[in-house]
Amino acid sequence: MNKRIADLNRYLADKGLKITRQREAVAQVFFDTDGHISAEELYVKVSRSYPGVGLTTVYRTLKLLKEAGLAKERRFAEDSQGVFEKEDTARHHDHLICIRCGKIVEFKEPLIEKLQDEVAQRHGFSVEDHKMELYGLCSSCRTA
Amino acid sequence: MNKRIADLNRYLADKGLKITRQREAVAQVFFDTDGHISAEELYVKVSRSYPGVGLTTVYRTLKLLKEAGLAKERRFAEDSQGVFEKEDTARHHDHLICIRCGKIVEFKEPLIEKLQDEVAQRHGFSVEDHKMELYGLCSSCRTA
DNA sequence: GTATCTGCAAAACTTTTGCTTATTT
DNA sequence: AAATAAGCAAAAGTTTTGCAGATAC
Repeated sequence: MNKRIADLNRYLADKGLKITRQREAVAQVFFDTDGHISAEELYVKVSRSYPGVGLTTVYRTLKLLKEAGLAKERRFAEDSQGVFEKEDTARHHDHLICIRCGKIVEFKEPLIEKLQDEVAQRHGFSVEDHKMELYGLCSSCRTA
Repeated sequence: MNKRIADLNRYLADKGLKITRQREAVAQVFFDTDGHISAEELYVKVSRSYPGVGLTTVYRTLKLLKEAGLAKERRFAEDSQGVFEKEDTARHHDHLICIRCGKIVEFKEPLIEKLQDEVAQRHGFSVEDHKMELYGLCSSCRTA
């Protein structure tokens, strides 16, 4: 059940880097988080379970997770902070973003992915990854 | 031919804001720019034609352009700076990006847009705009 | 004449870096 | 024992804000 932690540790070992309590703590809390989380938010969350881990370490660990292909960073225009999400969930899901309240909903739509492949093929491309963001108004903002 | 400047001026007048040399300079250079540009880059570019315009004013004018619906801000994960592009070119087209050679192909796929609307509706959202980027290999990079 | 603007310097934020001590291997 | 990591504080980079003088209406 800690496959991802194992993946990270393998990556670290490979590179001659060390497995530390702090790295495991940050990674564990990160992997237990669904959706996006900023470095700052992750820091707060980690601090609850493992006090004494510094913000710097959170940043540095997130960087490692990105290098290891386990995390992905995104930046939304509305937000000054970058956010991170698990790479495997990042891979095939997209975002609905409310332009009024900023609410973000994740969704998956296999049909869209199929169409993306078709369009790409028509242009001679193979698709490795994609990013899609839909901007609009969520139900509460629409009725308000 | 300066339709967009006129649009901006109308917006300013409407809001009781003033049309100034600096705002026109920033807007003009921005509208003459294709693709994305950061505030800093725009500042440098503006300074060449209209020296003495401050970076602060560039930021403030870009903010106005966004409010007026004439500019759009984006942030890419790789970059710490936000970038801006003209709203009308940003609208309703999507990008195929080759991850090896960087080639970018623009395309439109009405069927995908229709699906986007459906998905959004399912989550209670209305769609005002969208952004989609497909990353893969173009034909020449695939065969190479 | 009054309200808005500009540009500067300073502040606010997010992220990175240098350094000393601590930990992992 | 040698090398890497952690945490702090400080720096760096981007964007915003306060303010005094300037400009548009």
